[in-house]
Amino acid sequence: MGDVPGGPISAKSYRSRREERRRQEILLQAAYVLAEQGYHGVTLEAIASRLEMTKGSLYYYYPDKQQILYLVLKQGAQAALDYINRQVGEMVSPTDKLGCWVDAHIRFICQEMPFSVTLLQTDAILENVAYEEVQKLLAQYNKVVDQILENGINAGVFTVVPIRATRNFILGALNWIPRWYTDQDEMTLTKLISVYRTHVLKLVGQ
Amino acid sequence: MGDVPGGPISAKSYRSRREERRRQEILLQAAYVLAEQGYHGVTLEAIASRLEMTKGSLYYYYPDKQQILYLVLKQGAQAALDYINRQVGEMVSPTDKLGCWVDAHIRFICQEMPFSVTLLQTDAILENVAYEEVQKLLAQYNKVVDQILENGINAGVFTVVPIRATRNFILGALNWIPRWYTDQDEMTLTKLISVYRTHVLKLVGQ
Amino acid sequence: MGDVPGGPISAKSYRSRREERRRQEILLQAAYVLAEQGYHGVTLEAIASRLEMTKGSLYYYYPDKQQILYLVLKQGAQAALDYINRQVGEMVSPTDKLGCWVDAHIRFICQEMPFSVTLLQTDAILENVAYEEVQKLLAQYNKVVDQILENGINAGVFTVVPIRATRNFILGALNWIPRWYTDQDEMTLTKLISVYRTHVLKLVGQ
Amino acid sequence: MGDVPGGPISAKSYRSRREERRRQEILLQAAYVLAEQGYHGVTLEAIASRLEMTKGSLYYYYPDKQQILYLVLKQGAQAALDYINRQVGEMVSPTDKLGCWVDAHIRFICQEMPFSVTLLQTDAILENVAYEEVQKLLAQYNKVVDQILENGINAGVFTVVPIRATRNFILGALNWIPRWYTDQDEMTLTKLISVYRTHVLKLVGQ
DNA sequence: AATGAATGAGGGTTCATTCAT
DNA sequence: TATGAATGAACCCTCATTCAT
Repeated sequence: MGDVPGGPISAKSYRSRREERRRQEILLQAAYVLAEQGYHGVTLEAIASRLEMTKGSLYYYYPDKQQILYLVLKQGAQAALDYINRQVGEMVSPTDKLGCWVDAHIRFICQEMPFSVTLLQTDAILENVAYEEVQKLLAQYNKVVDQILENGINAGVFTVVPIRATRNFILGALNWIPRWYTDQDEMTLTKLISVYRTHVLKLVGQ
Repeated sequence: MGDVPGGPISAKSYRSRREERRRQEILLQAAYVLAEQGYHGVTLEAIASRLEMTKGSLYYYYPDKQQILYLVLKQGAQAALDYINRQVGEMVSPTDKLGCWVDAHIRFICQEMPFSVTLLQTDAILENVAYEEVQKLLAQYNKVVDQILENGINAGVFTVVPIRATRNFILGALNWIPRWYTDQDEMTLTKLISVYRTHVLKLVGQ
Repeated sequence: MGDVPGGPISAKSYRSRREERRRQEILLQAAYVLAEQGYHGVTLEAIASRLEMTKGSLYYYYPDKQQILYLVLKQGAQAALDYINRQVGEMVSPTDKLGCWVDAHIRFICQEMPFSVTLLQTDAILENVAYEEVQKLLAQYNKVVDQILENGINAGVFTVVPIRATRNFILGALNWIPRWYTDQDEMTLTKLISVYRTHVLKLVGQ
Repeated sequence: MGDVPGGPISAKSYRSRREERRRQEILLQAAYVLAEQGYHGVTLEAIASRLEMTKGSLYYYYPDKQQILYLVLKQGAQAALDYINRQVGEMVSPTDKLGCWVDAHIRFICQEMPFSVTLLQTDAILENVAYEEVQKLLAQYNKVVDQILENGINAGVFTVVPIRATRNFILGALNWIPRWYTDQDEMTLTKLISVYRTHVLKLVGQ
């Protein structure tokens, strides 16, 4: 990361790039396991076997299991935040922004599945002190949505109160999707998004 | 069981009633642990310590951990089904029924908290073959909601399609509440229900 | 129940006779379990359930499990000793005595099954210090057989040495029967005994 | 396994050979415990402590206790079969074969003691479905003995019927040896074998 | 005389973690 | 870098034992 193109690549930097890639790969597979088995169901053995390495080897990259899970969750929250900021940022009107966010959020939790687990965690795990940072990111995420709603209200196009309950209402509706919707569903994802977007806009008064 | 009202209570029935109470208490505490730690996070030790007994003693009442969790989930699903049937059954118009259901559902998951865990568990767990019966009950629950929507549509008062996606949209919105709403929230539960009911009704075209 | 007509029977003696019967019944059922499951496979639960009582009740009759097993083993050894003494005692010639013993021994281990377990125990359990007395009885049993052989030798009708090895040879042959012979076998027990008696007599030179 | 004699030993094969040795050592100690405590008396703790390791470590080598016991029993049956086939195979006359088998069988159960436990276990244990294969090997073993007897009968040198009962008679006599004969016995093993061989041959009419 | 209820030690098993190589 | 090997804590479960009733 950050090597100047054209410059000589030292063994050190080569190694660290390779290592960095490996570290990332570990988080990815850990995210898969986390999504499938839930927080308490994650085992290092499961992660390692997906990487075709032994669980002992994981300790070369990370100090312990907790750290791995922490990074997965943090990275998931960061990715979600970046993703919607990028998508929503291009929109201008509150209506477009909100519709765009619905689209982006659903795509994120349905398509970036492993890391979206952060947004969906059931267990009261995020309350763990060690995960403060994750919570801060999620709070930021919420704030982005709140901002969209607020702008719409101020602009007189949305009529909905109170903001927090409404945001959570919508968030719950969207985050519930992975519980019932699968790739094999007769309804396409595009169709689903269209339905959900309509619902959300109707909700805020559009 | 079989006690004549007002009559003397035999030692036998007294004992079995006491045992029944204990068995129920175990399920209750198990439900708390399940709600707090998630399915894979449940330990017999945790359940036992809440009851101030040793984990070995649990085996006097139930054959194994799986059975305990199964009964918690089944009881939760049954309780939810009974509860909304009782509440909603008294309503006549689709609008009243839907509003009443929103109220009942929220009250159930916020006030009967431990057992409402069944409604909130991830499918991955319920897909377990051992839990078929629980799934059937949950499917029945969904059907009750679908029926309300369908009746409203047929009566021309609701305008919303498709039913399944809409039902899940609403269900997700409601089930998300325990993730963010606590007893200490500045918003009262009554106020919350009022907001959510309004949202749901607006959603279906009222 | 069982009161001797004529004499008054105090409550005490009534109780103790009934109790004695119960104690004996416990040993009998324990013997069955011991025969079926082996020493380490015995559980108080298994014994109690055969008696349709709870395992806690066993402690009214015996101080612990070890004591029950000890008594089963001792009683088995004593019964075997009594049985062959009674049977063999009536015979006169060494040949008749030996033949009679073979018959009696086989019948004992095949028909008095539960208590014959003492003679057959596999595990190195009898070496347990607590079971010294059982070992003494078994040694007496062996001595009876040795005596038969010795008498035959002295009388010039048996030609076999050394006595101990020969006795153990025969004992092993007989004690092995329950390992392969069952009630459903095509060969009748009578036929089996006849074959074995012939073998034994041939062995000692008859 | 597959190492070229005299060639270099790769780290891989070195490791796997070491592991193989360890796995075998576990079976050996398990066999000792099995022989001493009986099937139901075996504990992983007992096996592990003989190896100066913790019981958890056993799971690195074998998936569970049942598998360890299965392998001990199977290996014992296979070893016995191989051993007598090798020994007896070199003999020609039925008399020599039978005498040789007696010698080999006794040596096997007295000198290969731990693994000979298979031959001495109660049927009740081997009837376990998981142990079908062990039973097949033991049946093969019996067939080898039966064949020797049959050949002798057909050749007119043995006069003994019926075969199965006779084989079991002899087998019992031999298998009983470990119950009473120890290394410290005043009679040498060689002397014992000589006595038993004579007995067996006398039995079949020689 | 017997039982319901509970306990605690110990057994089988899993798994995060360590460490020499 | 990575692994083989081992550990020990914690988990589920069984069972002999206790004791108030």
